[in-house]
Amino acid sequence: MDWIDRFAGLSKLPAPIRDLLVEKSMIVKVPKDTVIFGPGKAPENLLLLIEGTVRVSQTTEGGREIVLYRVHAGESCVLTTACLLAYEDYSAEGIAETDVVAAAIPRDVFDKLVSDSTDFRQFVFSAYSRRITDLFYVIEEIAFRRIDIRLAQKLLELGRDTGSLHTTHQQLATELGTAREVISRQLQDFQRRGWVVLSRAVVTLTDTAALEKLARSE
Amino acid sequence: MDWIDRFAGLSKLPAPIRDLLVEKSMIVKVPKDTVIFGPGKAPENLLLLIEGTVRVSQTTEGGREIVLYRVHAGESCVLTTACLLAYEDYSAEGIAETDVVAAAIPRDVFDKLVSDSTDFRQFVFSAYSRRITDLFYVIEEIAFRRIDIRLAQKLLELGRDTGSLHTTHQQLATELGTAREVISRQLQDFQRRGWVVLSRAVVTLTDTAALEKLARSE
DNA sequence: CACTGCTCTGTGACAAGATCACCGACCGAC
DNA sequence: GTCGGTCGGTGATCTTGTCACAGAGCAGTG
Repeated sequence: MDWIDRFAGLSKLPAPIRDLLVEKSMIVKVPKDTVIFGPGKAPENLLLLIEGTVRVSQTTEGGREIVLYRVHAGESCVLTTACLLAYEDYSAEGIAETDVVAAAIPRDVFDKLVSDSTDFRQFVFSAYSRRITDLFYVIEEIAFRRIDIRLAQKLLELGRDTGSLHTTHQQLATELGTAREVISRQLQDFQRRGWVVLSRAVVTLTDTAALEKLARSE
Repeated sequence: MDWIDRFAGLSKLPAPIRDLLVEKSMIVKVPKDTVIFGPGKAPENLLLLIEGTVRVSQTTEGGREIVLYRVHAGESCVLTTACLLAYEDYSAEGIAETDVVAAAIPRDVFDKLVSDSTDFRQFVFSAYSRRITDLFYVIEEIAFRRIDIRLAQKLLELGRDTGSLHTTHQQLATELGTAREVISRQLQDFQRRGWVVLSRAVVTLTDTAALEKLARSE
């Protein structure tokens, strides 16, 4: 099976376009924690993630950080290419959250594909759309949602499959753009209620139903 | 002079492309306060703003609102087309903040231009880039910046030329995604310091230097 | 003019969240 | 074991958000 079949929007491309894409792209493997792009490190290629996830976050001068969105397998890093194309000074950075396998499409091939294929354009624009709605969501949550609800959502998002997360309180604070102490206190509160069990750098979810109820509330 | 010359990224287009663009687009006039796009109101065209400004904001189910960015003369509403192309259910809306004159480019012409012209692609992607960095900025400000600093910035942004703004406290709160009471108290504080003078629905800036100092601080 | 209804602003009490300072618990390396 | 570093806990304090309500200004109406 071709890697391209993992991308819903790409598998239906006409054969010549599809072949060009497969032929001109390189499969790259990136170890966990690699900085894929960031200030002063513009990506040369458009990445299509075949395996793994990339976490995109922003850091202020003051050293505070917030997670903007994640790129999962089957999605692409479109924002980065276009952004860096125009503004070099943008401060978001992308980090491989796991080991990552990706198809790297050189900029000129990307440009040719956008020019030649309606379907590829559709793919690119809908990828944009996805990211932008993610950003809208982040803005809405930060501005208006209570922190306990946001934390419950995040715990479920990050730990639903395994039932536990290997994360420090600081990392959770960064996810939500808040302070470590706030997260610590909220987690203690959740623990008192029997929804989670805490130990060093581990949060185990013990009552996902209750967390979900909170996450959905309001 | 052609309207197209107002757009830095478009005036250098090759003649045939340029002619296509001018010929196929329609000049539309939109009165102040018109909802240009929003939930359930997808735009059929890409708008290039020739005169006026469009305010793009987001409203939650709870009725709370925050301003995301503004599109000024010489810029385009790219996000809307692409977003709505993929996700119908997105909640941002665009309102004409003044009377607006714009060139409307039908979707199929837009698509053809993107296909045919490298320069037009460049224009589109850099317009995206601009909006996305705006969103990044909003996220950073909401998450980490003190409200007095943000208010000072906003007062200067909206009132620098005339030295006063015709705005209610509620509108300023919406600009910053906060509550009216917070703005009222901050403005009173600014007034006590002699930086502004308040009257019903009017804020007059009387010490922009001091406001700028605060806005730049940190 | 007086009356009415509306929008806009002011205020106090309180809750939630952020910040600061500091400490102790835990962990791995040596 | 001890040492240095990370991780988490805690109280005090400040900022911001929320709630409830009151009063001030303004327009329209008779």
